[in-house]
Order: sequence, then C-alpha cells, then structure tokens
Amino acid sequence: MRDERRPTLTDVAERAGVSKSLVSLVMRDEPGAGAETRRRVLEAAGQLGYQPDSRARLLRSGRSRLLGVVFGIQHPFHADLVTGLYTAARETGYELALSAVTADRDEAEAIAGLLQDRCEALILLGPHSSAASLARLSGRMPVVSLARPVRHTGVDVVRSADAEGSGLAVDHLAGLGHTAIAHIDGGRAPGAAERRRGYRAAMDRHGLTGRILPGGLTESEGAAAARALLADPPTAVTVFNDRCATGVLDVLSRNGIAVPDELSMVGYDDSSLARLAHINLTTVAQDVTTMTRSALTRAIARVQNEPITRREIIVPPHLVVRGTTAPPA
Amino acid sequence: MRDERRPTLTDVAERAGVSKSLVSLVMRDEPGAGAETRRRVLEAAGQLGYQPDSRARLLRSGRSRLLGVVFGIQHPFHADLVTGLYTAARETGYELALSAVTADRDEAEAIAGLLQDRCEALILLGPHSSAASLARLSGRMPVVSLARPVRHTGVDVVRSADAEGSGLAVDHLAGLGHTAIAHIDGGRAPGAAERRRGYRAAMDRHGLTGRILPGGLTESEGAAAARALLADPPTAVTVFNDRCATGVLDVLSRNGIAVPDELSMVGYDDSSLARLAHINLTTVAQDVTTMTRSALTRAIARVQNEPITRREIIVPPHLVVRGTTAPPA
DNA sequence: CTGAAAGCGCTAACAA
DNA sequence: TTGTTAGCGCTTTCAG
Repeated sequence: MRDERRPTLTDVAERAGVSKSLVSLVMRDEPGAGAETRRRVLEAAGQLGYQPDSRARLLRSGRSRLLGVVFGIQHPFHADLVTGLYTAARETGYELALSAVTADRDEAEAIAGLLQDRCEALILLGPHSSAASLARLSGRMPVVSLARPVRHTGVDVVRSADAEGSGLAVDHLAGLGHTAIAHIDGGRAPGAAERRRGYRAAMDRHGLTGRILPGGLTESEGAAAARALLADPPTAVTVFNDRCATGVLDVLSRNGIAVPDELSMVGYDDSSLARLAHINLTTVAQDVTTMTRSALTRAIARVQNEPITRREIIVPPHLVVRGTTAPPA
Repeated sequence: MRDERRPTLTDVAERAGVSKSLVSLVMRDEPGAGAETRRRVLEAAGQLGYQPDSRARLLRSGRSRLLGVVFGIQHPFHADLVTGLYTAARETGYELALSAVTADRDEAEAIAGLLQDRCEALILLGPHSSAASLARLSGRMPVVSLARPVRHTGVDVVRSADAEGSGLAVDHLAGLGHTAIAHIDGGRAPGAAERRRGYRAAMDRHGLTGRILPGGLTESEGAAAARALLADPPTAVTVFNDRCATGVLDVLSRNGIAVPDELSMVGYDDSSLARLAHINLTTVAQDVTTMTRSALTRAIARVQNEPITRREIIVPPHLVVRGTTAPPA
C-alpha cells in the first residue's frame, strides 16, 4: 500500500479534465482560472491527496524560497529565536530550513548543508565564524547575523542594544539603592563585549566603582564565577545571560545566601529559564519578536534586491522585574 | 557580484571538455570514468566552485534521500537526540531535514512541512500525536517514534527500557540503605507510565512501600512536587527526568535541605543538564548513541524495504552515579 | 570508457 | 479563460 506512486500534477489534470497549467495556477492560488474550473481542480486534488512537489516547483522557477537558519541546538535562547522565526515566516511565502550546530557538527558544516539546499539567504544565530568567512559567504548570498555584531559591510546584523540593556540593569539596581554592583561577564561570547561596556558606562554614570568577574554563557561558568564571588560578595550582580545566572543562583542558594534578601541579581535574555516560577529571575528581555521579524524581513528584502539604508538593526531591550531584585539589606 | 548564475553541471562539462554524464558520474564517485577524465572534471568543478543542485538531482532520481526529524525545540533531551542523529547520519548517504515543534507550531504543522520536502521517512522525537494519526501517517511512509512507545503495528519504536531504568535507580538507592524512596512522576509525558511501573516493581522487589507524587517534565513541575515533598520528606527520591529534577533540587536547596546528605536524588536522561558541575546529578542515562543509531538504521531499512523482525527496539539504560546520592544520614 | 537523448514534476511564455 | 510548448539541472538508459 505504501508503494503507490504519489499523484502528480498531471494526474490531477487528467482527473479534472483540464490542462496542467490550470492545475498549476489553481494550486498556487494565482488568478487566471475560472471559478468552476478551480472547484473541479481542487476536488480532484483533494480526492487524490495531491501535494505539489516542492523540488520540481523550485527547480523550474529557479528559486527555492528557502531561508536557511543556523542555530545552536544546546542554546535555550536560540530555541526562543527559532520559535520567533517560524512565527515570523508565516505568510511570507518563504520556508525555513533549519540546520543545527551540535557538539559534533560545526558551523561550517551546518552552513554547507544549507548551501546545498539552495537557500536564498542565511540567518545565522550568534554565529561564531570569523568575520572573514562570513564576508566570503555574503559574497554568495545575503547573510543576516542575528544577535551578534559583525564588522563587515556585506553582512546584515540584527541585535539588541546590549550596552543599553546592561545599563537598564544597573539603573534598576542603583535605583533600589545598591552601590556594590558586580558584573559577571560572558567572555568572548556574542554580545558580551557590548554588555560589559554598557555595564561600565552605567556604573560611571552613577559614580560607582565597577567590578567585573569572568563568566561565560553556561551554567557551570556562572557557578564558577559565583564561587569566586563568595569571598567578598557585593550586594547586587548583573550577569551575562540567564543560563549563566542560573548557575550563579544555584551556588548562592547552596551556600545559604538568600536572593534577593542578601544579594540581588539581574540576568539577560528573558529566556524561558528566567520565567520559571522557582527561578523567577529579574532580567533584561531581548525583544525576540521584533528581532526575529526584523531578521526575516531583512533577509527577504535582500533576496528581493530592495534598497537598504542601515545595515544594522538595533532593537531596544527592556527590563523585566521579577523576584531576584530588592533594596539592599 | 552576487548575481552570477551558479555553475551547472553543463558548465563543468564544457570546461572539462567532456559530456555531462561523465561529470555526473565523477561527482557521485561512481565507477565508469577514467582516472585522467576524473582528474580533469574535478579540477574544472573546483575552479568553478561547482556544487550539485540537490533538488534537480533528487527530482531526477525520484528520491530525496531525506529523513525528516521532528523535535521539540524547548526540550534539552531532544537536543541530545538530534545531536546523535546528525552523527549517526554521517556516511549513510541520507540527509536530515529538521522540523521543530514550538509554542506556536504544533506537531502536525511540523510534519506537514517535511511531507512537502518529500522526506522518505520520518523520525519523530517523543511524538504527541495520537496513535491513530501516526498510524495514518505510517500508511504513507515509514515512521519511527523515538523515545515514545506507540501501540500500532505500522509504527517503529526505538526507546529505552524505561521500567528497567527506574529499577536501576531504586536498586541503587536501596543498596545504599534507603527505605523511604519516593518517585516524582512525569504525568502523561512520553515514558512516564513505564518509569512509574518500573519504580513500583522495584519497590515491591525490595519489599518497600512506594510513594508517587505528581510531577511533569519541566523544572517548574519539579519545583511544585518538591514543595509537596517538604511536609514529609523521604530520604531519597527518583525523578521523572533531569529537567524536573533540577526544579526539585532548586527548591530543596532554597529550603536548606542538603543533597545528598539529607536527601538523595536520582534523575533520568543524563542530559547535559545533569553533567553540569554544580548540579552533578546521579541519573539514569538513556543510551543516546545507540538509540539514535538504531532509529536511523531502522528508518533506512524501512525505506529500502528490508525485512524487519522486531518492530520495537528497546535499548537498555544504565546508571550514572554522580554527587546527588549517598547513604541515608 | 564515453556521449547522446529522454525525462523527473513542475512553471512560464505564448498561442488559441 | 484555457491549452501548448519548452525547458529548470540533473540522472539514467542505451549506443558507440
């Protein structure tokens, strides 16, 4: 039963008693077919369970209408971004082709897979490739870097105003009365430099002395930083991202340091992690909806050769106050 | 510069001074071309930066050599499975097409996308669709359910021996001297029923009285269960999965209950979460490598119409002892 | 070992 | 409004 050939456009045409072109038009919802014909075609297609073959369709039309997305399968924030991209892709006429970076599959490999699928543009989530190789890639097709700045005029960038985001966190804590505010940074991770810079600037603005501890983007790096913090704890800390903050939280609670009573903490990303009731992390939210919509719009604009003015789209973040911040004791 | 047409097989043939068929053979590493010809073709292809168009190739050959994978983008364990699948797919001659289930994109939609791509088989990670709709699907193409049992003869299943896995956890705890061992379950999640059954059986075997608390597969469900536990804590607990266990851990440490000194805990999955230094969770490891390799092998076997004896492949789990279990105080 | 020719399923010109 | 025709880039017979 499984080996019956799939119905083709020709089958539908025969059954409906019309030509292939008519069927083609109807299936694509293009004008140029009479109401009665349209009905007959759809009926025939329905009876046969016809589904157009995208490969043939795209081969003929010379385009794939496919947007490649490279993401890190272990990154919770990338999960949020992919979710947003799928939503944004609805009704655009473009499909997403996902390609994951895993422990065993690097970015180059993930990109290579998409190239073979003839994607028309690439959206890379927090890409790690060098600016040079991204530049080379952008010579072949439009490339949008999402959530990581890239210093090359050929590559579009959509990202949060990370410096500003860090500033929001510091402002919030300073507003609560904190003066000893540390920052656990993200090392060389995408966005980390910006967030560090924003932290420093905001501390200066408030006339406070900053203190930056090396962190990273994973829980264990956060835990390590937290242990370093225990010797001489500040009253508040801003952390590179939520995942790292989770590690910090864990070490603090194991060492009997109450959050927020003894120590306030602000994360970054507003990932699903932060929203969990038992974590309930005050955090800087990247506007995922706007970011993903912008990335998609930009990719499509490039594909369609529309004129573009600003290469970088910078989306303002906002603070989400939850349960991990309070005035100092 | 971006608008140069991509080189085609014909371009390569012209440049190498041979016919299209030869180029085709050489590109596919098929026998039937002389060494010198082969060299010339590869040289020409290299110079032009030629990459075969998979659409055209597959259109012509009538097959897509594509295996569809449906996964939940918010599930850490699915991330591990996808990682394994990519690795297993190496050298098989098949490619993976990823389709994610998100908050805004359900399983049916994810599957529909893959159908249009003409995947030859589907691998569904912990699918939520009804047995009936999976059965219908399996009438069209081979379907492998990974990490969830499906009661239908048309659907292949690859999963852990979950009952046995729960047993391992209980045996370990009982071996340490625990007698008050509770289980926080996974409700209706894939595998939960099996794990519950295994827990009960093992408790019986040890002559112990069981206690099952409703949990779930997320951190917050774990946290809720943990709060229920606080009133009358056992000395040990086995938890449906690592993610849920993380939530439990968090509530315990916030309430000053030391793990493992006052309470031992065993998770399930050995997800990357469990391996984090600050969590360091004793857990039941599903053999991801074997599971993903089996799922892939099975899917390919079905595609190639090989005879198959056992519809279900059940992979034994094993215990990974880390830092959250110790003898009772 | 090599080449010529047919055609996968579809879309886009064009003609009717 | 409808049908006809010619390929998209590739693989696959089948001759040479």
